[in-house]
Amino acid sequence: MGNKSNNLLLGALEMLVLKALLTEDRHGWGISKRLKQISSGTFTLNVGSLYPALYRLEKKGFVESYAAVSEKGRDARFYRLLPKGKAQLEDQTANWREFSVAVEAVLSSQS
Amino acid sequence: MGNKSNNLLLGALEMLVLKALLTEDRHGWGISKRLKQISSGTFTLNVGSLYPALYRLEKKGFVESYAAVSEKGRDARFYRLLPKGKAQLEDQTANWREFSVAVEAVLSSQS
DNA sequence: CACTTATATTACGTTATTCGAAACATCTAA
DNA sequence: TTAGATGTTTCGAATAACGTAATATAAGTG
Repeated sequence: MGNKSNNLLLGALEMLVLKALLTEDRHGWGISKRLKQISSGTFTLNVGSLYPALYRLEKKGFVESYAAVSEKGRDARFYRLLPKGKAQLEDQTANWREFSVAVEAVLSSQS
Repeated sequence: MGNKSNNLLLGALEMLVLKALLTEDRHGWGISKRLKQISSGTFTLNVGSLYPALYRLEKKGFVESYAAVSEKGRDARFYRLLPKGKAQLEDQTANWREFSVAVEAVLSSQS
């Protein structure tokens, strides 16, 4: 990742990437732009984190990739979310929410 | 960590530990119980994660430890939050919140 | 024309955290 | 006496994320 103070993203990166692919196929660069935009700049993905995450997701059967030409006319590798990846996204999302509720409960606890 | 589906905790553990020490000194075991309780069971800390985290925090000057007898009459190592650790807790809390807001923005985005 | 910026990907080694597990010790309760 | 609760230490393995560098081409600017 790479928001100023670093590694809270751990484990959430793959979930965010999957989410970025939910509505349409995107290439790595496009995923990066998309997440940056939706998070209002909080997420500025490091290429050294993003692409390896994509390879892992493909290896696990959550996404598949294909070569195509980008909107800007460049060669790019697009990723498509597969059913297994969609299920994974749902799992991770539910899990993330449970987790963040628990963290917030701790952070806001008195005494 | 060790909630059923694992490692979203990454990076947040130290923050949670610091928070557990905000109101009173505790020993490792007590921190574990405390976090489990407040999170309604979501956080069941792995000792192999917790104690190393404590050592790191002490090394960084965020906490200091001392030997004392626990409520149950056992020898234990208590940890006290230091001013530097309190400042760190505040930083990490603000950061966590920014981060989780951004994650939620991505997860709930349409289109 | 030369240069920079934007687009896009690959690859590498390092660092750090977390996990799981095992081992040790003592006290209390069944 | 056996198990369970309390409490700590330490190890190796796995893995994710980081920073960085290299590569390539297109478009725009001076």
